[in-house]
Amino acid sequence: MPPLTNGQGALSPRAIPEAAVARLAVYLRVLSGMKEQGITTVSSEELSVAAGVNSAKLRKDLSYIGTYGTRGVGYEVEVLIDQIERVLGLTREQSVAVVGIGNLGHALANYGGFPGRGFPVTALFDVDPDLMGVPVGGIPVNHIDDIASVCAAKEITIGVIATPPAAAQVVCDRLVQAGVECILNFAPVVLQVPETVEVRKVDLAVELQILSFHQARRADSAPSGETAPQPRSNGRVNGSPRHSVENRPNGAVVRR
Amino acid sequence: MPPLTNGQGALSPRAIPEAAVARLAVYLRVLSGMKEQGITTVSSEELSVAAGVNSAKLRKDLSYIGTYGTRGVGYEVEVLIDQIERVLGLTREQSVAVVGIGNLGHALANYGGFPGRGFPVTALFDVDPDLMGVPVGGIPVNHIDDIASVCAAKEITIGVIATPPAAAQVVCDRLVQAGVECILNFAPVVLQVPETVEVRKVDLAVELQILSFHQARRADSAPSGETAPQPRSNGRVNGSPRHSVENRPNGAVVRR
DNA sequence: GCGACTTTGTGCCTGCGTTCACAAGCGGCT
DNA sequence: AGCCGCTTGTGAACGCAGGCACAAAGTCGC
Repeated sequence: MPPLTNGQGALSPRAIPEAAVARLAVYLRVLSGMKEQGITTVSSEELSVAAGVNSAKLRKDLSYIGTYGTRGVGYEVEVLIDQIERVLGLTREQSVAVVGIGNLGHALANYGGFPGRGFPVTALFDVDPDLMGVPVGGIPVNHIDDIASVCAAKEITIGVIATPPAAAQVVCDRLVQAGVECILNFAPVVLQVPETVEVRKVDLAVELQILSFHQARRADSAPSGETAPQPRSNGRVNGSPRHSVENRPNGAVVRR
Repeated sequence: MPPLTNGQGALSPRAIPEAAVARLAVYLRVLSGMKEQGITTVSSEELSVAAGVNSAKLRKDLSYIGTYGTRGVGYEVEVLIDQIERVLGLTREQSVAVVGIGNLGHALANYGGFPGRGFPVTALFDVDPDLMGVPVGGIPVNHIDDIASVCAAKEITIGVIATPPAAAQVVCDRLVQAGVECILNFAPVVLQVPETVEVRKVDLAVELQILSFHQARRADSAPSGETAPQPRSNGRVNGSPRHSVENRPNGAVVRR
């Protein structure tokens, strides 16, 4: 591979693949759990099992952020935590605003400290006048018309859209105008944003439909009893007792 | 590539890539919206713009489910809807159970009819005795110990885990024992399941951390004013009025 | 102090997913 | 009836991500 001219300029950190970033977040959580248990050192094998990935992949992911392992020993849990937090930008806290205080908005507002802290929800918005002032999860609800001033005052960097679909694009536009460049969208809508803005979406219906697809597949390939709730012999037929775990496309783990 | 021996047997439908399945769900939603607007025919270009993807990718995705387009014309909206629903297994309704009736559980229980229907939440579970019997979103809450019998009676095919992290694995095991083979996990935990079970996870913290990562990146590459809330000239400087839209890794769309 | 063992970091290969580009096919216009 | 233009469907190229396997490097025991 030639010296990696990643377009970005020259001194850009390293260009970490998106997929690796997502996994780093998972590693971070697992590591936090280990730290609480008093574990100070971990090998790539152990960590990979706990995170449900291949150990080679894990090592490659970690190599993107630097060289912090000790050969023959493993990684120091705290060092890894610090470094991943650094790369993910968790050193400076990001303030989160939630727009749309329905059921989901409530849930998000009460989420409070996330595991491993770092994302305080500090502003809530809605259009319903009845909600104004009433604090939800300790945070007062503001009217969406005040979004610009409130976001500026509270230095909001992440906006969460939890509105009905019809309102999502308008809300998104307002967030962008207020200077928010990171948006997490729960509304089942394809948002249009300027290219400076980063959007991630969480789409419940899509997730369920994907599950439905696999369910249908299963039903097709084994057309016998359908929902017949067999007592589940469940096998646990342990053929090869080597690695008790195997990777899954989605990061879940197969228990054998 | 040899004639594609996909292990699955022989008569398996086609082997649709996972990524394509996720997009099909999005197309379905967009198409439903179009149908409501009275649109009967759509070209791959139009649909791809609405769905925020490349038109070639859209056509390839659709080609996985069959050949339903008319060259020189486009696709018939209704036909496409029917076919995508068929492939995603939405013809037979899937009953959903939600476990963990906290804030998120409430939100999910009230989600009710999803856009394009198909996923009725018909059972709720929790450990808290105070919740028993009290209906949430019209559905009574059952104790988690009754999970097997209730799931069997209501023919639950999809289980949603909305519990605290510590309880997630136990709940998952119980769902699996009850015969549920599709699980949507909101708890920040890597679940272990038998290989017959399909798990998808929605991880709020990970999503936020990915956004944080990009935010950090941005701040690094442009180290001037930081959160300085510039009034945002925001341009909307529409230089080239050709395609007003461009693809984004995440399915969001860039407005120019 | 040295050797053997353990574990990291990574080069290379393989496979999947995305994109391009074009031939095939269909409708409408003349 | 024949031609023209539009749109689909897909073969082929490309690039990225995943996984294997091994050399490098460090520790522990003797």
